Amino acid sequence: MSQLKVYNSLSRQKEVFTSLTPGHVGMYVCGPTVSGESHLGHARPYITFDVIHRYLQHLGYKVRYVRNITDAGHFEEEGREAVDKIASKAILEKLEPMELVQKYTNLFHWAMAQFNTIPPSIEPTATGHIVEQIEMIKKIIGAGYAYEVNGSVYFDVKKYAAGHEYGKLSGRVIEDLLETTRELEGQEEKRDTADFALWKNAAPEHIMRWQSPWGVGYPGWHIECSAMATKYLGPQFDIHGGGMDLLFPHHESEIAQSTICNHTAPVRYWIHNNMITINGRKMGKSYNNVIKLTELFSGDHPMLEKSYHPITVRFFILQTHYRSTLDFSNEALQASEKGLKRLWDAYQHLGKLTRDSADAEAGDPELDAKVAGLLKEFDEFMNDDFSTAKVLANMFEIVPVINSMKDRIIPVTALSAENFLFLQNRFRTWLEDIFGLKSVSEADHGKLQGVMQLLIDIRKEAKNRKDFVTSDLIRNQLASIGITLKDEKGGEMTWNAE
RNA sequence: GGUCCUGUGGCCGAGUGGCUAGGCAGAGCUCUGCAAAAGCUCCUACAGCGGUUCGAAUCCGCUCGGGACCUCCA
Repeated sequence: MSQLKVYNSLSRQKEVFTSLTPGHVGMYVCGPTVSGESHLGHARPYITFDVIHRYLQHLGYKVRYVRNITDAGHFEEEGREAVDKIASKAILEKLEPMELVQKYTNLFHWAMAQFNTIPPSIEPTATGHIVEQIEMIKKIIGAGYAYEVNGSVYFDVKKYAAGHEYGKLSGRVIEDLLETTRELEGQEEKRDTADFALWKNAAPEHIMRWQSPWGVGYPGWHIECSAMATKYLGPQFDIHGGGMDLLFPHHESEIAQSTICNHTAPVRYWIHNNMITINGRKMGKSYNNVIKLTELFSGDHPMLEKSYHPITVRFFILQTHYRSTLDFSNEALQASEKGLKRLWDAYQHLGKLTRDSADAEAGDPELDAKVAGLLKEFDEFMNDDFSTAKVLANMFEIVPVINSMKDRIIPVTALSAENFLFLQNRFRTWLEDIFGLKSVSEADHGKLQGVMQLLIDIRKEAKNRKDFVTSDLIRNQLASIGITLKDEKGGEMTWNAE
């Protein structure tokens, strides 16, 4: 079998993946900032890395998957003021940051469950690791790569760049960064504009604050990931993932901090997913073009023609390579919806087919070889930097074969017994275990199944009597409430519910 | 302005220099009491202009278009 190759943002090329500790993989993915609701754009990294996580497990690795919750920062919520009203007696009226953080963390977990993602092994919070962050900052100061000004601590990028490659990951040129003349808040404290904060002095109105050696403040944006990754994965680990928009300055800064602290480059493979766009433009807060996940699932948004099932969204994301941009549109999502249904229906039919092993030879050697070849390519494609889109394309090529076997247009024995079992096994493994897809219909409900069986029996009976009025009545009534009855070849009936 | 990515048929999207991905939509046929599915067939595109090559969507150059990052951002 081919070896897994991943595109490493650091080297800008595909590299053969080997883990630091045989049999184990340490993977860190930048998690959500829980000061607001997640939107469609956020779904992409979590689904992408969920599939990578599942695939690594499939390959036999024991994966420690760490994904943080950023719950520290300058948080505000609409309609509530981020002002610490110490003087106010109404404690329940003031913004309680942890309350807000809890609310959006819960919502995030709910959405991730809807997407059928496997929870990370460890989900550390920034607020729970203030001590580790402070320790790390102390080390960096001790090494001479950070300086304190008015209760804030900044990383000395120029000094770091003198002996290290600052900008390697994001393709930045240090001279350019130092020359930036851009006007930004709080820049006057820094020695150079390229320097970044490790610790920030908290203004009196800042509601999230902790005691530190440099006074009351809060951690800089980049330090939490370095501190938590180091704590749970060690000074050096295998994979660090996140969106491409985090390449600079976030990940570049992470490398600098961790390198100074741990005397080694922290990450061996940097993996970055591309953006979801809408009308060709990145979906993001600043563009004011976000569709929240709750809106996507309910259809309650002016840009949505209908609601979309979370699994449809998951499938939509997997139909594109993770390093390409993916443009959202109703048309594209609806195409995915129909495609997924076709694929999943075939998968269900495949599960019901059986192949007698009495005559194990392939009745149609040519078809048998074609199917075997398509199945074999699953590994090759996935090993080639996680080409989920190509694996799915191969599955779609097999769909007509499955449907033809179901309709008895071609016999099940066209495939060898071994290959047939392999086909069943592969579809189950890849669709469910690796891609994490599942049925989008409500047809799994036990009691409903009983009721449907009754209706199907009555309708069959009516059809046998050529009582088409009754049989059509049953089918039409069910159709009007979103249940589709299908007369299969051979007199069987199947059904599907929205 | 700097750095980088990108431009594929009606739409979405794979594409390692030669072997017409795939999905959705559309057309025809078959099956069927009708319907829905399903099967078969058709629709063969690579922004433009040059160049390298026996051969380019794929490599190089230029032009035009779109985007990302440089600032919170998945």
